[in-house]
Amino acid sequence: MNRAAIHKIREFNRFYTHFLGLLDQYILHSKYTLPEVRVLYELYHIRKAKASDIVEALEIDKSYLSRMLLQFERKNLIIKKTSRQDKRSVHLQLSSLGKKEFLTLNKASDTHLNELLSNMSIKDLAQLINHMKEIRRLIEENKKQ
Amino acid sequence: MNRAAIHKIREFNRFYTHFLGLLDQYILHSKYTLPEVRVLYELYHIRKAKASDIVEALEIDKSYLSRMLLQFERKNLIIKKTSRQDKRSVHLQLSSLGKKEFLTLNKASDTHLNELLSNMSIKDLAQLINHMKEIRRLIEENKKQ
DNA sequence: AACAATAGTTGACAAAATCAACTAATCTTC
DNA sequence: GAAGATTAGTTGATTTTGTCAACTATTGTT
Repeated sequence: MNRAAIHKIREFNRFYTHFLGLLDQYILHSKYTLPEVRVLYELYHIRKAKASDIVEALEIDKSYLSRMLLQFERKNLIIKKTSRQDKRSVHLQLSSLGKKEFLTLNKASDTHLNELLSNMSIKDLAQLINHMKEIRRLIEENKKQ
Repeated sequence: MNRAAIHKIREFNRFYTHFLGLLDQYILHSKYTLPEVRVLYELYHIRKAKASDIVEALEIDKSYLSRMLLQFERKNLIIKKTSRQDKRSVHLQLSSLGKKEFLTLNKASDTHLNELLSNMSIKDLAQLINHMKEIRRLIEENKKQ
């Protein structure tokens, strides 16, 4: 074990956790909680998601999700349909209102991130993104083995 | 606003949030919660911390912290002393048991991270750390302005 | 001295998350 | 194709986590 390396990585993790925390703050001022936003994100991106897909993707409790979806339904954000193939499972879809809400949140998130990085030059921004890409590559390549 | 760049950064953020989540899982199997571990971390590193220092550093509610510290006191993890200079404020210090507990947790965290990266070559590890350093630099430099 | 501000505690409560038991449907195996 | 096991999602009960406001004691301000 490379102690010094591990230490530096954990230091970065603390730094980045804090940065992510700053980013999430915009959600505190929104109508939704962080888990709710994550679920909306999944619903928007995984079209025709089943509840179990969300549970798996976000690693949240199925009862927790079930209640969250009930709220969403009451607010007309989603449409629930029992699957024809398997009547136990439920197909979930954002309603047009749901999509609108998600896009609004998404936009706010973009804007907020943009503000945090507003002073960064094009060049620095390109570098930042490249470092991120490399980090992801290094971690993912390693995981596969 | 550079849409494509923002999008890539947020994509990385999701990826890294998940990675951090994996790292935090070891805590779920420990005797402490994530906020508790964070407080222990601060107490270990900010010697002679006041409660208000922790509140500020971690941006948690003072009542929440107050109760957490009460738990720690009951478990003999910390020593609380009212300050001489200001009898309203409290000096906090990890007891030897508290230090021991923190170091155990810290070790477990190191080990867990090490496992996640176990297959990574020395070279890749060095690269990873360099990318992290650069990300931090780019973000911090930008913030100052 | 009178009033405002601050550090931390306490009570009451709300939000977030978990656990176990349950229903209905489907899959497995004989 | 019936019996038993498994799975998807719901519901009830509860715990954990976090917040808000009111309060005490002390210190700072004028």
